[in-house]
Amino acid sequence: MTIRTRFAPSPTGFLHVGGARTALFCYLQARHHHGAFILRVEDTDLERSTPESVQAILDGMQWLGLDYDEGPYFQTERFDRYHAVIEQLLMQNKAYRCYCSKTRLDELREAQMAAGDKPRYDGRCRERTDVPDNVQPVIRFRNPETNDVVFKDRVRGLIRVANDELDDLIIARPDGSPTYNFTVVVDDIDMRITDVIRGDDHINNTPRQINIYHALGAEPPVFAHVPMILGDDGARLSKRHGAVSVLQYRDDGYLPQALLNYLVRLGWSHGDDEVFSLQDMVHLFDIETVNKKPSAFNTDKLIWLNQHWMKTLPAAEVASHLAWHFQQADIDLSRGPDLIALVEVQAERVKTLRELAEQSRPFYQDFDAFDAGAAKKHLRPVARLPLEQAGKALRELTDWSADPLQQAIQQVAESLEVNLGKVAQPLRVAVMGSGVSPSIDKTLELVGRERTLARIDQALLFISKRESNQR
RNA sequence: GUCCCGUUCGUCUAGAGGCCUAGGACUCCGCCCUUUCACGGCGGCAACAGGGGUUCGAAUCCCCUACGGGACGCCA
Repeated sequence: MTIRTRFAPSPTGFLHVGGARTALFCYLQARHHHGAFILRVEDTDLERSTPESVQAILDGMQWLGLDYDEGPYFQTERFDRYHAVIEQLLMQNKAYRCYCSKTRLDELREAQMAAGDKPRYDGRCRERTDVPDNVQPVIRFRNPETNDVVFKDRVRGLIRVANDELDDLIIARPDGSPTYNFTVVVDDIDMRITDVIRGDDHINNTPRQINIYHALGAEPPVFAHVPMILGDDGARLSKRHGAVSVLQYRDDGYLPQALLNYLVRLGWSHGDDEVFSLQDMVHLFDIETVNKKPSAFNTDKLIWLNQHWMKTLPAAEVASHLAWHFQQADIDLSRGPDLIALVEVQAERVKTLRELAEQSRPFYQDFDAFDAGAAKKHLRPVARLPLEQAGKALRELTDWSADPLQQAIQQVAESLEVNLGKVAQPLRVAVMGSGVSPSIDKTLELVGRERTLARIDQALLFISKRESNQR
Protein backbone atom coordinates (compact mmCIF):
# COMPACT_ATOMS: atom_id res chain seq x y z
CA MET A 1 0.00 0.00 0.00
CA THR A 2 1.33 3.44 -0.80
CA ILE A 3 1.99 5.73 2.10
CA ARG A 4 -0.24 8.76 2.29
CA THR A 5 0.36 11.52 4.81
CA ARG A 6 -1.35 14.81 5.39
CA PHE A 7 -0.64 18.12 7.02
CA ALA A 8 -3.85 19.52 8.46
CA PRO A 9 -3.48 22.99 9.94
CA SER A 10 -6.35 25.10 11.14
CA PRO A 11 -6.33 28.57 9.65
CA THR A 12 -6.52 30.56 12.83
CA GLY A 13 -3.12 32.22 12.49
CA PHE A 14 0.12 32.05 10.57
CA LEU A 15 2.17 28.92 9.93
CA HIS A 16 4.47 28.75 12.94
CA VAL A 17 7.66 26.77 13.32
CA GLY A 18 5.98 23.94 15.20
CA GLY A 19 3.46 23.47 12.41
CA ALA A 20 6.20 23.79 9.84
CA ARG A 21 8.16 20.98 11.43
CA THR A 22 5.09 18.77 11.54
CA ALA A 23 4.52 19.55 7.87
CA LEU A 24 8.15 18.74 7.13
CA PHE A 25 7.93 15.38 8.89
CA CYS A 26 4.74 14.52 7.00
CA TYR A 27 6.40 15.56 3.77
CA LEU A 28 9.53 13.53 4.47
CA GLN A 29 7.61 10.45 5.48
CA ALA A 30 5.65 10.59 2.23
CA ARG A 31 8.61 11.33 -0.02
CA HIS A 32 10.84 8.75 1.64
CA HIS A 33 8.30 6.04 0.82
CA HIS A 34 7.41 7.47 -2.58
CA GLY A 35 3.93 8.13 -1.28
CA ALA A 36 1.65 11.13 -1.38
CA PHE A 37 1.60 14.24 0.76
CA ILE A 38 -1.74 15.97 1.18
CA LEU A 39 -2.63 19.41 2.48
CA ARG A 40 -5.96 19.82 4.24
CA VAL A 41 -7.22 22.99 5.84
CA GLU A 42 -9.24 22.30 8.96
CA ASP A 43 -11.54 25.25 8.99
CA THR A 44 -14.64 23.91 10.69
CA ASP A 45 -14.38 26.60 13.33
CA LEU A 46 -16.16 29.24 11.32
CA GLU A 47 -15.62 31.92 13.93
CA ARG A 48 -11.86 31.73 14.16
CA SER A 49 -10.85 30.71 10.66
CA THR A 50 -9.84 33.48 8.29
CA PRO A 51 -8.93 33.65 4.61
CA GLU A 52 -5.79 35.60 5.58
CA SER A 53 -4.62 32.68 7.68
CA VAL A 54 -5.28 30.27 4.84
CA GLN A 55 -3.15 32.44 2.59
CA ALA A 56 -0.42 32.72 5.24
CA ILE A 57 -0.25 28.95 5.52
CA LEU A 58 -0.14 28.47 1.75
CA ASP A 59 2.57 31.13 1.43
CA GLY A 60 4.57 29.55 4.22
CA MET A 61 4.40 26.11 2.63
CA GLN A 62 5.44 27.51 -0.70
CA TRP A 63 8.36 29.45 0.70
CA LEU A 64 9.58 26.34 2.50
CA GLY A 65 9.25 24.39 -0.71
CA LEU A 66 7.06 21.70 0.82
CA ASP A 67 5.02 20.87 -2.23
CA TYR A 68 1.95 18.71 -1.81
CA ASP A 69 0.44 16.21 -4.19
CA GLU A 70 -3.17 16.82 -3.30
CA GLY A 71 -5.12 19.69 -1.88
CA PRO A 72 -5.53 22.02 -0.35
CA TYR A 73 -8.78 20.44 0.68
CA PHE A 74 -11.11 22.51 2.84
CA GLN A 75 -13.31 20.93 5.45
CA THR A 76 -15.94 23.61 4.99
CA GLU A 77 -16.44 22.23 1.49
CA ARG A 78 -17.18 18.79 2.87
CA PHE A 79 -20.09 19.50 5.19
CA ASP A 80 -22.52 17.42 3.14
CA ARG A 81 -20.29 14.44 3.56
CA TYR A 82 -20.03 14.93 7.33
CA HIS A 83 -23.80 15.29 7.64
CA ALA A 84 -24.32 12.06 5.76
CA VAL A 85 -21.96 10.21 8.06
CA ILE A 86 -23.63 11.69 11.13
CA GLU A 87 -27.01 10.52 9.84
CA GLN A 88 -25.58 7.09 9.35
CA LEU A 89 -24.22 6.95 12.90
CA LEU A 90 -27.54 8.17 14.25
CA MET A 91 -29.41 5.49 12.37
CA GLN A 92 -27.06 2.82 13.61
CA ASN A 93 -27.49 4.13 17.13
CA LYS A 94 -23.77 4.80 17.31
CA ALA A 95 -24.54 8.43 18.00
CA TYR A 96 -27.38 10.18 19.75
CA ARG A 97 -28.93 13.57 20.31
CA CYS A 98 -28.10 15.30 23.55
CA TYR A 99 -30.32 18.00 24.94
CA CYS A 100 -28.25 18.93 27.97
CA SER A 101 -27.77 22.64 28.41
CA LYS A 102 -24.36 24.25 28.56
CA THR A 103 -25.07 25.35 32.08
CA ARG A 104 -25.72 21.83 33.21
CA LEU A 105 -22.53 20.66 31.55
CA ASP A 106 -20.52 23.40 33.21
CA GLU A 107 -21.94 22.55 36.60
CA LEU A 108 -21.27 18.89 36.04
CA ARG A 109 -17.68 19.54 35.12
CA GLU A 110 -17.17 21.70 38.17
CA ALA A 111 -18.67 19.17 40.53
CA GLN A 112 -16.55 16.36 39.10
CA MET A 113 -13.35 18.30 39.41
CA ALA A 114 -14.22 19.28 42.95
CA ALA A 115 -14.73 15.61 43.72
CA GLY A 116 -11.29 14.80 42.28
CA ASP A 117 -12.64 13.05 39.22
CA LYS A 118 -11.74 13.49 35.61
CA PRO A 119 -14.50 15.68 34.16
CA ARG A 120 -16.61 13.89 31.58
CA TYR A 121 -20.12 13.76 30.24
CA ASP A 122 -22.34 11.59 32.43
CA GLY A 123 -24.41 10.13 29.61
CA ARG A 124 -27.75 11.51 30.70
CA CYS A 125 -29.16 11.63 27.17
CA ARG A 126 -27.68 8.32 26.11
CA GLU A 127 -30.91 6.40 26.28
CA ARG A 128 -33.27 9.34 26.06
CA THR A 129 -36.29 8.85 23.82
CA ASP A 130 -38.41 11.95 24.38
CA VAL A 131 -37.79 15.08 22.35
CA PRO A 132 -37.84 18.30 24.36
CA ASP A 133 -39.37 21.36 22.74
CA ASN A 134 -37.32 24.35 21.69
CA VAL A 135 -33.95 22.76 22.25
CA GLN A 136 -31.56 22.27 19.37
CA PRO A 137 -29.61 19.16 20.36
CA VAL A 138 -25.94 18.43 19.84
CA ILE A 139 -24.96 15.03 18.50
CA ARG A 140 -22.77 12.85 20.67
CA PHE A 141 -20.74 9.84 19.67
CA ARG A 142 -21.60 6.77 21.71
CA ASN A 143 -18.19 5.77 23.03
CA PRO A 144 -17.68 2.16 24.13
CA GLU A 145 -17.97 1.79 27.89
CA THR A 146 -15.71 -1.17 28.41
CA ASN A 147 -12.28 -2.38 27.34
CA ASP A 148 -9.16 -0.41 26.54
CA VAL A 149 -8.06 1.36 23.42
CA VAL A 150 -4.53 0.28 22.60
CA PHE A 151 -2.38 1.63 19.83
CA LYS A 152 1.24 1.70 18.95
CA ASP A 153 2.44 5.20 18.39
CA ARG A 154 5.50 5.33 16.17
CA VAL A 155 7.10 7.93 18.37
CA ARG A 156 5.71 7.27 21.83
CA GLY A 157 5.39 3.53 21.75
CA LEU A 158 2.50 1.56 23.13
CA ILE A 159 -0.34 3.63 24.53
CA ARG A 160 -3.28 2.20 26.40
CA VAL A 161 -6.32 4.10 27.57
CA ALA A 162 -9.35 2.63 29.32
CA ASN A 163 -12.63 3.42 27.62
CA ASP A 164 -14.17 4.40 30.93
CA GLU A 165 -11.75 7.33 30.97
CA LEU A 166 -13.43 8.59 27.83
CA ASP A 167 -16.85 10.15 27.46
CA ASP A 168 -19.33 10.64 24.65
CA LEU A 169 -17.86 13.48 22.69
CA ILE A 170 -19.87 15.98 20.70
CA ILE A 171 -19.52 15.43 16.99
CA ALA A 172 -22.00 18.08 15.83
CA ARG A 173 -23.06 21.41 17.29
CA PRO A 174 -26.69 22.53 17.61
CA ASP A 175 -26.41 24.22 14.20
CA GLY A 176 -25.31 20.91 12.74
CA SER A 177 -21.71 21.90 12.12
CA PRO A 178 -19.33 19.00 12.80
CA THR A 179 -16.44 19.14 15.24
CA TYR A 180 -12.76 18.35 14.90
CA ASN A 181 -12.45 14.86 16.35
CA PHE A 182 -15.14 13.68 14.02
CA THR A 183 -14.20 15.46 10.79
CA VAL A 184 -10.59 14.47 11.11
CA VAL A 185 -11.55 10.81 11.15
CA VAL A 186 -13.97 11.07 8.25
CA ASP A 187 -11.39 12.95 6.20
CA ASP A 188 -8.53 10.64 6.99
CA ILE A 189 -10.69 7.70 5.95
CA ASP A 190 -11.93 9.37 2.77
CA MET A 191 -8.47 10.56 1.81
CA ARG A 192 -7.02 7.13 2.56
CA ILE A 193 -4.41 8.50 4.93
CA THR A 194 -2.09 5.75 6.10
CA ASP A 195 0.20 7.71 8.41
CA VAL A 196 -1.07 10.39 10.73
CA ILE A 197 1.80 12.56 11.93
CA ARG A 198 0.81 15.44 14.15
CA GLY A 199 1.65 17.36 17.32
CA ASP A 200 1.48 15.43 20.56
CA ASP A 201 -1.20 17.74 21.90
CA HIS A 202 -3.45 15.38 19.94
CA ILE A 203 -2.32 12.27 21.71
CA ASN A 204 -5.25 12.32 24.11
CA ASN A 205 -7.67 12.65 21.21
CA THR A 206 -6.36 9.58 19.50
CA PRO A 207 -8.18 6.87 21.50
CA ARG A 208 -11.56 8.49 20.90
CA GLN A 209 -10.76 8.88 17.23
CA ILE A 210 -9.84 5.23 17.05
CA ASN A 211 -13.25 4.41 18.48
CA ILE A 212 -14.84 6.46 15.73
CA TYR A 213 -12.82 4.61 13.12
CA HIS A 214 -14.19 1.36 14.45
CA ALA A 215 -17.75 2.68 14.55
CA LEU A 216 -17.33 3.63 10.91
CA GLY A 217 -15.99 0.21 10.08
CA ALA A 218 -12.60 1.55 9.06
CA GLU A 219 -9.10 0.48 9.97
CA PRO A 220 -7.26 3.24 11.85
CA PRO A 221 -4.05 4.57 10.30
CA VAL A 222 -0.67 4.43 11.98
CA PHE A 223 -0.13 7.32 14.36
CA ALA A 224 3.00 9.28 15.17
CA HIS A 225 2.80 12.08 17.70
CA VAL A 226 5.74 14.44 17.58
CA PRO A 227 6.72 16.58 20.56
CA MET A 228 6.19 20.28 20.55
CA ILE A 229 8.78 22.99 20.04
CA LEU A 230 9.53 25.29 22.94
CA GLY A 231 10.83 28.86 22.87
CA ASP A 232 14.48 29.77 23.59
CA ASP A 233 13.57 30.00 27.27
CA GLY A 234 12.03 26.55 27.43
CA ALA A 235 8.52 27.91 27.70
CA ARG A 236 5.76 27.21 25.26
CA LEU A 237 6.24 29.03 21.98
CA SER A 238 4.23 32.21 21.77
CA LYS A 239 4.23 35.67 20.24
CA ARG A 240 6.65 37.05 22.78
CA HIS A 241 9.35 34.78 21.41
CA GLY A 242 9.72 37.02 18.42
CA ALA A 243 9.84 35.19 15.14
CA VAL A 244 7.42 32.30 15.29
CA SER A 245 5.84 32.61 11.86
CA VAL A 246 7.88 30.96 9.16
CA LEU A 247 7.35 34.00 6.96
CA GLN A 248 8.98 36.08 9.66
CA TYR A 249 12.09 33.97 9.14
CA ARG A 250 11.92 34.74 5.46
CA ASP A 251 11.66 38.44 6.25
CA ASP A 252 14.57 38.22 8.68
CA GLY A 253 16.79 36.83 5.95
CA TYR A 254 16.91 33.10 6.47
CA LEU A 255 17.04 30.60 3.63
CA PRO A 256 14.21 28.04 3.60
CA GLN A 257 16.91 25.41 3.35
CA ALA A 258 18.42 26.57 6.64
CA LEU A 259 15.12 26.63 8.49
CA LEU A 260 14.22 23.18 7.20
CA ASN A 261 17.63 21.85 8.18
CA TYR A 262 17.28 23.38 11.61
CA LEU A 263 13.76 22.07 12.08
CA VAL A 264 14.56 18.52 11.08
CA ARG A 265 17.24 18.36 13.76
CA LEU A 266 14.75 19.27 16.44
CA GLY A 267 13.86 15.87 17.80
CA TRP A 268 15.57 13.92 15.07
CA SER A 269 19.16 13.05 14.27
CA HIS A 270 21.28 10.85 12.11
CA GLY A 271 24.44 10.06 14.06
CA ASP A 272 26.61 13.14 14.40
CA ASP A 273 25.40 14.73 11.18
CA GLU A 274 24.24 18.32 11.36
CA VAL A 275 23.87 19.41 7.77
CA PHE A 276 21.07 17.99 5.65
CA SER A 277 19.80 19.04 2.27
CA LEU A 278 16.15 18.35 1.60
CA GLN A 279 17.31 15.39 -0.47
CA ASP A 280 19.38 14.05 2.40
CA MET A 281 16.40 14.38 4.69
CA VAL A 282 14.11 12.53 2.32
CA HIS A 283 16.69 9.82 2.03
CA LEU A 284 17.50 9.43 5.73
CA PHE A 285 14.42 10.47 7.64
CA ASP A 286 12.67 7.88 9.73
CA ILE A 287 9.71 8.86 11.87
CA GLU A 288 10.42 6.00 14.26
CA THR A 289 13.65 7.62 15.43
CA VAL A 290 12.06 10.92 16.40
CA ASN A 291 12.59 11.81 20.06
CA LYS A 292 9.80 11.97 22.59
CA LYS A 293 10.75 15.06 24.49
CA PRO A 294 9.98 18.61 23.46
CA SER A 295 12.93 20.68 22.31
CA ALA A 296 13.77 24.34 22.68
CA PHE A 297 14.28 26.55 19.67
CA ASN A 298 17.77 27.96 19.47
CA THR A 299 18.25 30.89 17.13
CA ASP A 300 22.05 30.83 17.34
CA LYS A 301 22.19 27.43 15.75
CA LEU A 302 19.72 28.45 13.08
CA ILE A 303 21.97 31.42 12.29
CA TRP A 304 24.96 29.13 11.97
CA LEU A 305 23.06 26.85 9.59
CA ASN A 306 21.85 29.83 7.63
CA GLN A 307 25.36 31.05 7.04
CA HIS A 308 26.47 27.56 6.23
CA TRP A 309 23.84 27.25 3.52
CA MET A 310 24.53 30.71 2.17
CA LYS A 311 28.13 29.59 1.66
CA THR A 312 27.30 26.12 0.41
CA LEU A 313 24.32 26.44 -1.88
CA PRO A 314 24.99 27.39 -5.51
CA ALA A 315 25.39 31.18 -5.56
CA ALA A 316 22.64 31.44 -8.15
CA GLU A 317 20.16 29.83 -5.79
CA VAL A 318 21.11 32.10 -2.93
CA ALA A 319 20.92 35.04 -5.30
CA SER A 320 17.35 34.24 -6.21
CA HIS A 321 16.31 34.56 -2.58
CA LEU A 322 18.52 37.58 -2.14
CA ALA A 323 16.84 39.48 -4.94
CA TRP A 324 13.66 39.58 -2.88
CA HIS A 325 15.50 41.23 -0.01
CA PHE A 326 16.98 43.89 -2.26
CA GLN A 327 13.48 44.62 -3.38
CA GLN A 328 12.32 44.90 0.22
CA ALA A 329 15.23 47.21 1.00
CA ASP A 330 14.37 49.29 -2.04
CA ILE A 331 17.77 48.88 -3.67
CA ASP A 332 17.99 49.09 -7.45
CA LEU A 333 19.99 46.11 -8.68
CA SER A 334 20.60 47.54 -12.13
CA ARG A 335 23.03 50.07 -10.69
CA GLY A 336 25.58 47.65 -9.34
CA PRO A 337 27.26 44.26 -9.60
CA ASP A 338 25.67 40.98 -10.51
CA LEU A 339 24.05 39.22 -7.55
CA ILE A 340 25.92 35.99 -8.06
CA ALA A 341 29.28 37.75 -7.83
CA LEU A 342 28.00 39.53 -4.75
CA VAL A 343 26.93 36.32 -3.03
CA GLU A 344 30.31 34.78 -3.74
CA VAL A 345 32.18 37.45 -1.83
CA GLN A 346 29.63 38.35 0.84
CA ALA A 347 28.03 35.07 1.94
CA GLU A 348 30.76 34.14 4.41
CA ARG A 349 30.77 37.53 6.11
CA VAL A 350 27.12 37.87 7.03
CA LYS A 351 24.60 35.84 8.98
CA THR A 352 21.47 36.50 6.96
CA LEU A 353 20.34 37.55 3.50
CA ARG A 354 18.89 40.67 4.96
CA GLU A 355 22.25 41.59 6.43
CA LEU A 356 23.86 40.78 3.10
CA ALA A 357 21.55 43.19 1.32
CA GLU A 358 22.07 45.94 3.88
CA GLN A 359 25.84 45.66 3.89
CA SER A 360 25.96 45.63 0.12
CA ARG A 361 24.08 48.88 -0.27
CA PRO A 362 27.22 50.91 -1.17
CA PHE A 363 27.75 48.70 -4.21
CA TYR A 364 24.47 49.95 -5.62
CA GLN A 365 23.85 53.35 -4.08
CA ASP A 366 25.94 56.35 -3.08
CA PHE A 367 26.04 57.12 0.60
CA ASP A 368 25.61 60.51 2.27
CA ALA A 369 28.15 60.23 5.06
CA PHE A 370 31.06 58.18 6.27
CA ASP A 371 30.56 56.09 9.34
CA ALA A 372 31.76 58.42 12.11
CA GLY A 373 33.94 55.92 13.93
CA ALA A 374 35.56 54.54 10.79
CA ALA A 375 36.19 58.02 9.39
CA LYS A 376 37.74 59.21 12.63
CA LYS A 377 40.08 56.28 12.62
CA HIS A 378 41.04 56.02 8.97
CA LEU A 379 40.26 59.26 7.13
CA ARG A 380 42.97 61.23 8.85
CA PRO A 381 45.71 63.42 7.38
CA VAL A 382 48.11 60.47 7.34
CA ALA A 383 45.75 58.78 4.94
CA ARG A 384 45.91 61.56 2.39
CA LEU A 385 49.07 60.44 0.65
CA PRO A 386 48.09 56.77 0.38
CA LEU A 387 44.68 57.76 -0.93
CA GLU A 388 46.09 60.15 -3.48
CA GLN A 389 48.62 57.61 -4.66
CA ALA A 390 46.04 54.88 -4.81
CA GLY A 391 43.68 57.10 -6.74
CA LYS A 392 46.38 57.88 -9.23
CA ALA A 393 47.42 54.27 -9.68
CA LEU A 394 43.88 53.07 -10.02
CA ARG A 395 42.99 55.72 -12.56
CA GLU A 396 45.69 54.36 -14.81
CA LEU A 397 44.54 50.79 -14.50
CA THR A 398 43.13 49.30 -17.68
CA ASP A 399 41.83 46.03 -16.31
CA TRP A 400 39.42 46.70 -13.41
CA SER A 401 39.44 43.29 -11.84
CA ALA A 402 40.57 41.85 -8.52
CA ASP A 403 44.10 40.74 -9.37
CA PRO A 404 45.38 43.92 -11.03
CA LEU A 405 43.59 45.96 -8.39
CA GLN A 406 45.37 44.01 -5.68
CA GLN A 407 48.73 44.50 -7.37
CA ALA A 408 48.22 48.21 -7.81
CA ILE A 409 47.38 48.72 -4.16
CA GLN A 410 50.25 46.58 -3.05
CA GLN A 411 52.63 48.66 -5.14
CA VAL A 412 51.36 51.84 -3.58
CA ALA A 413 51.98 50.40 -0.14
CA GLU A 414 55.46 49.31 -1.11
CA SER A 415 56.43 52.62 -2.64
CA LEU A 416 55.28 54.43 0.49
CA GLU A 417 56.97 51.80 2.64
CA VAL A 418 53.90 51.13 4.73
CA ASN A 419 51.80 48.07 5.56
CA LEU A 420 49.07 47.14 3.18
CA GLY A 421 46.53 48.05 5.83
CA LYS A 422 47.62 51.68 5.79
CA VAL A 423 46.41 51.89 2.23
CA ALA A 424 43.60 49.38 2.22
CA GLN A 425 41.73 50.64 5.28
CA PRO A 426 41.44 54.29 4.21
CA LEU A 427 40.46 53.08 0.76
CA ARG A 428 37.82 50.82 2.20
CA VAL A 429 36.28 53.60 4.24
CA ALA A 430 36.50 55.92 1.25
CA VAL A 431 34.60 53.63 -1.11
CA MET A 432 32.27 51.85 1.31
CA GLY A 433 31.66 54.50 3.93
CA SER A 434 32.51 52.08 6.71
CA GLY A 435 35.38 49.93 7.84
CA VAL A 436 33.74 46.64 6.96
CA SER A 437 33.72 45.03 3.54
CA PRO A 438 35.17 42.10 1.57
CA SER A 439 38.87 42.08 0.75
CA ILE A 440 39.91 45.38 -0.79
CA ASP A 441 40.48 44.05 -4.31
CA LYS A 442 37.06 42.42 -4.49
CA THR A 443 35.48 45.45 -2.91
CA LEU A 444 36.89 47.80 -5.53
CA GLU A 445 35.99 45.43 -8.32
CA LEU A 446 32.37 45.36 -7.18
CA VAL A 447 32.14 49.09 -6.52
CA GLY A 448 33.37 49.73 -10.03
CA ARG A 449 35.85 52.18 -11.51
CA GLU A 450 33.87 55.40 -11.72
CA ARG A 451 32.38 55.11 -8.27
CA THR A 452 35.72 54.19 -6.75
CA LEU A 453 37.54 57.17 -8.24
CA ALA A 454 34.76 59.57 -7.32
CA ARG A 455 34.59 58.30 -3.78
CA ILE A 456 38.34 58.60 -3.30
CA ASP A 457 38.06 62.28 -4.27
CA GLN A 458 35.16 62.64 -1.90
CA ALA A 459 37.24 61.15 0.91
CA LEU A 460 40.18 63.44 0.18
CA LEU A 461 37.83 66.38 0.34
CA PHE A 462 36.53 65.12 3.66
CA ILE A 463 40.07 64.96 5.04
CA SER A 464 40.86 68.50 3.90
CA LYS A 465 37.69 69.88 5.45
CA ARG A 466 38.43 68.17 8.69
CA GLU A 467 41.93 69.59 8.73
CA SER A 468 40.75 73.13 8.18
CA ASN A 469 38.10 72.74 10.84
CA GLN A 470 40.71 71.73 13.34
CA ARG A 471 42.76 74.83 12.77
C1' G B 1 -7.89 17.43 40.79
C1' U B 2 -7.97 13.13 37.10
C1' C B 3 -5.62 10.80 32.86
C1' C B 4 -1.43 10.60 29.36
C1' C B 5 3.67 11.69 28.54
C1' G B 6 8.69 13.31 29.21
C1' U B 7 13.85 14.06 31.99
C1' U B 8 22.14 13.14 28.87
C1' C B 9 26.66 19.64 28.67
C1' G B 10 23.25 26.53 28.69
C1' U B 11 20.74 24.61 23.83
C1' C B 12 20.08 20.61 19.82
C1' U B 13 21.62 15.75 20.24
C1' A B 14 24.81 10.54 20.00
C1' G B 15 24.14 6.50 23.13
C1' A B 16 19.58 0.20 22.38
C1' G B 17 24.21 -3.59 29.48
C1' G B 18 30.71 -3.73 28.87
C1' C B 19 33.34 0.11 22.78
C1' C B 20 31.72 5.84 27.92
C1' U B 21 37.73 8.54 31.33
C1' A B 22 29.89 9.81 28.06
C1' G B 23 30.89 11.52 21.54
C1' G B 24 29.31 15.55 18.00
C1' A B 25 27.07 20.45 16.93
C1' C B 26 25.66 25.58 18.38
C1' U B 27 27.02 29.29 22.02
C1' C B 28 31.16 31.05 25.08
C1' C B 29 36.65 31.42 26.10
C1' G B 30 41.86 30.98 24.38
C1' C B 31 45.53 30.53 20.31
C1' C B 32 46.75 30.60 14.92
C1' C B 33 45.64 32.81 10.02
C1' U B 34 44.65 38.12 8.56
C1' U B 35 44.32 44.78 4.78
C1' U B 36 38.64 45.46 7.92
C1' C B 37 34.56 42.26 9.00
C1' A B 38 34.25 37.46 8.49
C1' C B 39 35.64 32.36 6.91
C1' G B 40 38.89 28.69 8.30
C1' G B 41 42.32 25.73 11.59
C1' C B 42 43.68 24.10 16.55
C1' G B 43 42.51 23.81 21.75
C1' G B 44 39.35 24.54 26.19
C1' C B 45 34.93 24.97 29.74
C1' A B 46 30.47 22.17 30.22
C1' A B 47 25.77 16.84 31.14
C1' C B 48 23.61 11.01 32.39
C1' A B 49 17.34 14.91 37.74
C1' G B 50 17.52 12.18 42.81
C1' G B 51 16.99 7.56 45.44
C1' G B 52 16.47 2.44 45.54
C1' G B 53 16.88 -2.27 43.06
C1' U B 54 18.37 -6.23 38.93
C1' U B 55 23.41 -7.57 37.15
C1' C B 56 30.16 -9.58 37.53
C1' G B 57 28.98 -4.79 35.11
C1' A B 58 23.74 0.42 34.03
C1' A B 59 23.35 6.72 30.84
C1' U B 60 21.16 2.18 28.94
C1' C B 61 16.44 -2.69 32.42
C1' C B 62 12.66 -2.25 36.86
C1' C B 63 10.43 0.66 40.98
C1' C B 64 9.72 5.15 43.74
C1' U B 65 10.36 10.49 44.32
C1' A B 66 11.11 15.27 42.29
C1' C B 67 10.58 18.47 38.39
C1' G B 68 8.48 19.67 33.57
C1' G B 69 4.74 19.30 29.78
C1' G B 70 0.08 17.94 27.51
C1' A B 71 -5.12 16.67 27.69
C1' C B 72 -9.70 16.96 30.34
C1' G B 73 -14.22 22.48 24.92
C1' C B 74 -20.59 22.98 21.34
C1' C B 75 -11.10 24.91 19.62
C1' A B 76 -8.31 22.40 16.35
